[in-house]
Amino acid sequence: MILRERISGHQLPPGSKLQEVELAEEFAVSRSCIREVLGFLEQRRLIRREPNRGAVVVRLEVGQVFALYEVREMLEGLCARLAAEKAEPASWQDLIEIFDGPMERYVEDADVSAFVTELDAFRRRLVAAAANPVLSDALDSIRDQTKVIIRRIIVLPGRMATGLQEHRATLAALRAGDPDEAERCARANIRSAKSFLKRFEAYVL
Amino acid sequence: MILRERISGHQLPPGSKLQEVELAEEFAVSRSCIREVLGFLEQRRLIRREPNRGAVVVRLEVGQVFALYEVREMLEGLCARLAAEKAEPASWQDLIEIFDGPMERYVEDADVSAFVTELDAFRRRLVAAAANPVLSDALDSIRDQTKVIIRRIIVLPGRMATGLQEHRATLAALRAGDPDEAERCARANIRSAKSFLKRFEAYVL
DNA sequence: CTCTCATATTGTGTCGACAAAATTGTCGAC
DNA sequence: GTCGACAATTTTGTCGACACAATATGAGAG
Repeated sequence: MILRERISGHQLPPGSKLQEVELAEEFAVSRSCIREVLGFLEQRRLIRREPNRGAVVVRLEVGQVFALYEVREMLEGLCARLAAEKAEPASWQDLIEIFDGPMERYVEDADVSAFVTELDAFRRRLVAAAANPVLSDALDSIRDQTKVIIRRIIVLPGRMATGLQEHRATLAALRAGDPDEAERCARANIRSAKSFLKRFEAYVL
Repeated sequence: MILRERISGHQLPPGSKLQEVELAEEFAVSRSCIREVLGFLEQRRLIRREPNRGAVVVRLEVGQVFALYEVREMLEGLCARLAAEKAEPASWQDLIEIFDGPMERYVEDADVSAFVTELDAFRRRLVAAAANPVLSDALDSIRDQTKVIIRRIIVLPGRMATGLQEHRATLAALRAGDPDEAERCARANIRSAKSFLKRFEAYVL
């Protein structure tokens, strides 16, 4: 849906009031449909609705962000582990080549958008290889909520280079078919992102 | 909500068709409200809705159950770890006494309902102590989906006694303020439940 | 000029009705 | 007797309208 993108991409800033009639006109549908999607977004914790007072885009509190990252570390770790267990080691070769070649240049050129595009492709492959719909859903939900944070972290000084190294380590473990190491690397990556976040907390949140 | 209980408690068997007008009459509300709650239940994966074809209670496939347990193992482990990190070790004393005394008798008497009542209290305390709303939500969602499975596992021969020992080990780790051990025990407990499930798969699923 | 209370306005919650789609039942042909 | 097509019924999807709650506005008193 369009709204989901708009919110998780922060085209709508936190605290924005989402009025039903307004949205209904914009998308040329009835309020019923709008209310349905608002319910969906509320479940996903992208908006908050108070009875008789309407819906607002959630403002991420510091505590909430770290709570998300605590869970995310676990889930990404499990995802890497399952991917290592279930996928053919050779199937990661193409990604390894991308992360050894082009990605290196994206970091040098500070080409953030190309970097995150490839990164997303890698994540999608991981999730697909893990072949666990429950995990997939949970990660999706968390990713929606942290999308903005992720975008802010990746532009922090040195983060792209660090992240690239960590993803390379994960890929190496996957290539070697080593689930333990894959999990460890994936978790280390999230922990590292968390530490960047903590260090630059004042600038990001 | 009532419907949530009815579905996760399997008063409505899997495959049941949920018709909107029918439910609307039963609860004396409009179809709009029913549709809203159906949307909620769909998000929670308790029902499945196909366009223009209505809603049915989901039938848990074997693969889905193990997918749930893979994620649940992680989350329960994280929950125990956080609880050990954040809560006062002494605060677990009352639970230890319950699990040493009354629970022992419930197992001997095969008093399942009393057993699960105390177990739920323990789980609630764990989640509260972990103080992570994201984790709390994720566990809630998974627990809703696996409620029936849990009820079927716990009556398997020897499961109550085994589970009790495992929970005692977790409590001991919490009492000792040892996050690593708490996580290990909590995960071992879920893995053990999973192995029971695997062994008696034909009788449970 | 400021504070308070009554009123007006705005926006959400709920409802019933209409339209579209799918399922079921019936009739006819082979 | 069975298969297929058409019609009728049932059920969901969408819409506009009404009712209620919350907030904003304005008038009057201190």
